[in-house]
Amino acid sequence: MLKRERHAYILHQVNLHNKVLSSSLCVDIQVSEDTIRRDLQELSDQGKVIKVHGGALSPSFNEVYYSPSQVYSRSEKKAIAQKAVSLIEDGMFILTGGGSTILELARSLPPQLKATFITGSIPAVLEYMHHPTIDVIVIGDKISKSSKITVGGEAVDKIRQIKADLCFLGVNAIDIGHGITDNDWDVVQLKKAMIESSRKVVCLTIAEKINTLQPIQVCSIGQIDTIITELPADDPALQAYREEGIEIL
Amino acid sequence: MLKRERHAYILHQVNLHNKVLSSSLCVDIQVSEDTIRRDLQELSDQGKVIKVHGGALSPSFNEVYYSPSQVYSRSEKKAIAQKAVSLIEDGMFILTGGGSTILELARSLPPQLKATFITGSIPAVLEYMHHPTIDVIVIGDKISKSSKITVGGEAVDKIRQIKADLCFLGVNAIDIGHGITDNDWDVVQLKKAMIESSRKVVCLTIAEKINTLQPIQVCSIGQIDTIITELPADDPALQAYREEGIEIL
DNA sequence: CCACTTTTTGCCGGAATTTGCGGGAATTTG
DNA sequence: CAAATTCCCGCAAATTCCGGCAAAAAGTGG
Repeated sequence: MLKRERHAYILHQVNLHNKVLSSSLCVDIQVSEDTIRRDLQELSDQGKVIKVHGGALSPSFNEVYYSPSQVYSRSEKKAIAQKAVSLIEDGMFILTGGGSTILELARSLPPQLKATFITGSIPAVLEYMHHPTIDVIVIGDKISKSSKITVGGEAVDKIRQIKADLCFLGVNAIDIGHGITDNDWDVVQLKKAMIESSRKVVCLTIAEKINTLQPIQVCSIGQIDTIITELPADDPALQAYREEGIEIL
Repeated sequence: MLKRERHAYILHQVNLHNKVLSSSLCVDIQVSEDTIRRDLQELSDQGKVIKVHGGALSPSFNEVYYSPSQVYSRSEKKAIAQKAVSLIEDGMFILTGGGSTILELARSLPPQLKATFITGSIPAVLEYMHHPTIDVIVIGDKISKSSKITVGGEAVDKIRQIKADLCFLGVNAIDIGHGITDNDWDVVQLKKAMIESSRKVVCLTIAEKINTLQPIQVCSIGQIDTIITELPADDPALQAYREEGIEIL
């Protein structure tokens, strides 16, 4: 990986997460810590980041502390994203929806990963586009402004023509009896198609949404292969899902 | 392989992958590294790529700090956008490409306008999404990272199925003899399809690009209905185009 | 067809950049 | 305070860059 690429990647990470650790960067980018240190030194000299012992911070981090609730939910989603990343292997075709958890996943992709991401979510496309090596395929159709994803028959048809290795689904509500449910008709049509077009369906959700309901069903529990939450895999809240034979991460 | 061919190949690679390595290029094209280095130097001098130690990066890669105020000759583009807006009427279906001029147009749309915009450009989609009343249709396909638009056969097919009222084309080079020309093969395919699928073709270009050339032809002068520049409509620089029967705004 | 110019290309040697490594200092943490 | 981690400095190896040079290729004009 070229020096400038590393710099761009580091800057991107700093701007997204407000901090980076030298130790995690050097395993992400696969170079020695010295190289990372030199990169951070240069970026620091240019005023692009603030170097601290062990890593670097965003320059805009000065005094601005974001609200505790935001920090809290974000770290949860980050934990989920980390687990999700471990399922991805080079060369995979991966369908994803939108949603903030998916965006966090997009931001956590290791920079040397070579995979193809397929989505109709414009914010997700933006994140994927920043990645140096992954390919992005956009599902086209009419934009739903509220959810910022493409919805409609064309989009559903396109997804049906695909057979992906993985499907990451950000989930609004999940319940042992009713499966995944949601509240937007068009979005549900898309999610259904995505589930049918994937070999493996992975649900990402914060624990807060477990055992909640929405009006429209996306799929039953039986169609889910894996659930990822910020909780440890053996948490009792997930016991019922484990008993259904679903893998918990 | 001819020099021009190499340049086109290199540009294509850069547009697809956002970077090229001198070392991999010289085995791909089967020439010495020195030749590659000279090629990259020339392309860098033309601003087509950014040369770095070990290869080159896409110029858009550097635009991490993409802020509208830093767009090249923005005031001219704003003037162009104002004129272009006057062509749009309620209920129209409008095909647009990407490019900074198109983005300026998207920002200049009057808030009560009710029209349908169709594009494969992700930045353009973002702008259109902010608008309260217009509908946005996204052309799906694989993302070309540097141009940030979807390119490929699917996208071309989709466009062919459409018959739009208007097509706004951001233009890289226009010449009375060679028509509109560009330097990215995939982007040219899209533009060609857009032109064929529109009742009226409108070119947006800053005066600087008039009478310039790029390697690949998009269309001849005869296929253009209207040209919009920041110059007054009767400027002598546009006389030749007026004589071809093209409307000048 | 032949001389002549221009462009392009490959090669060479020295300079510059980048990167990893080791040793010792500095900082953090418990 | 002591252990662990991180930082800093210098060095060496590998890679890449650059300018100049000559051969090959392509274009030119008689």
